[in-house]
Amino acid sequence: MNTFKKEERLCSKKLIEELLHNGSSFLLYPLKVVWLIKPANEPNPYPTQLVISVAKKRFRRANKRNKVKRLIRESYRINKEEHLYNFLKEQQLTLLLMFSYVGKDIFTYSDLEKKIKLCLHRVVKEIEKR
RNA sequence: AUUGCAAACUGGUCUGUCGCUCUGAGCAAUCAGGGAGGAAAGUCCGGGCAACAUAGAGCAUCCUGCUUCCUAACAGGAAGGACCCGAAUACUCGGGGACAGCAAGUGCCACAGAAAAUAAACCGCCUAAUCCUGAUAGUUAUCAGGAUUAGGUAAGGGUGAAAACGUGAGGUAAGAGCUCACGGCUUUGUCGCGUAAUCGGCAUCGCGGUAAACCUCAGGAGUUGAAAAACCAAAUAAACCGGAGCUAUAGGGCUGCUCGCCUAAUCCGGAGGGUAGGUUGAUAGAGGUGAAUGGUGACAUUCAUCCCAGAGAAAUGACAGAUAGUCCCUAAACUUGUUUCGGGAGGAAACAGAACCCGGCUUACACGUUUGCAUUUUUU
RNA sequence: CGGGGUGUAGCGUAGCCCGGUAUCGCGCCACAUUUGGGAUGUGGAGGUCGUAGGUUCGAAUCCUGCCACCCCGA
Repeated sequence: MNTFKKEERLCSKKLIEELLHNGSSFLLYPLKVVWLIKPANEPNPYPTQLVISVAKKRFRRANKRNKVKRLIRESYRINKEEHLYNFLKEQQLTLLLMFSYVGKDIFTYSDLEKKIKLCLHRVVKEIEKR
């Protein structure tokens, strides 16, 4: 189930605005994470919608921005089921999530995967606190 | 052979696992097939396409600027000409690029310098008048020098990026393209070669530079861009406030102005309400590849063959392995620096990611290959 | 995607149209003033005019190509 299809991406402008205005956030270099919980009305195979953002100011060339986005997407795709989805399905929640890359250098895949795992763990912890 | 610089070419192939996107098949699960570039980049030109009236006239504005050709078109390309630079110094070879017109008019040319452009007189040179000094004769004459005034002069002088075209002769009080001869650049006419630019001959006219100064001449450009535009669906407020207009001389019709044309009772602004979904445009084309023919060439024509991304907050990725080119080691062969056998290293790397589509230009670029130039070393 | 603009001393600016000498303020340095500092006064230093070419005798200025930054339309 290591997929990343259209239903898992957050495209609606309204939801993105809601996430940015009301969401909680933390910084875990080189990523800034913004998240917002919403109650699940009906059972959904994809309980999370994700935005990946890389600023043009950090990476002027489009191919570098694409490279970073692909690395984030790949590591999220591999790890989300184990570290995030199981927890959310137990709690009957849906989550809006945003990864914003604020680093100045491009990480290698193995390094970035570790960071993504840490981010997912921390999101779970923060939700448990509430 | 080594190293460096410049230009051109090239910008790997294959397999597995997990994924993304499009197309087709299927009720579905799923299966099959396609999936970035030479610059996709910068957005500097040109065109297609679309709307605005069928895009029409004049002015303004902007662009281009040797000739002929290629092209859908171009500020692009090809061939040629003249000019400049370098090498050679007889022939020639290589490189360069905004190369119409200062002889239409206007402007500008700092500092220095006499003067920077209808010429002008600082020194100098020459003429005349007056005065002074000296010499000779001797009491007003001659000669020499100096001063002042009036005029002539661009030969000589220093300055400067540039000094009124250069050299020689005549001419003159002294001089001057003032005149003549030769020469340089240039205008116009004419003759000859060439499609033409241009080149050569003859006659004629002129002589500082600057048009990437204003400008003149010739040619060209209507404006706005796919967020253009067409259609479907959903929704709302034909209401409210302020201004213009009252059947045309207003306003509006995506244009800087005028004319002309069309429209027709509405138009502009403010505050506010609603919706922000889909389809087409949009991927078979000035298409690619190969061959033949024509042409010096850019290119064109014909035939054959192929279908090769089409997303929409935006796909082509991650991991692992093999392999070509490349390098190293060992052995053998001979043509003595190449080939072959075996083993090893390294191996998706640089610049960079389609957003309506094409043709160019510009810029970026690892490894490797080719060519040219330079450097160092070795052998002959 | 389309359109427009700006790069000048450590900082903020003038000069560019119409070519010749780069200006002003703050800051910096030295001196004077003060017991000392501040303020004030006098003097001084500091510039590849973003970068690479071209036109010109001569370029911050004119022309062309790049680089960086900013703004606007939606």
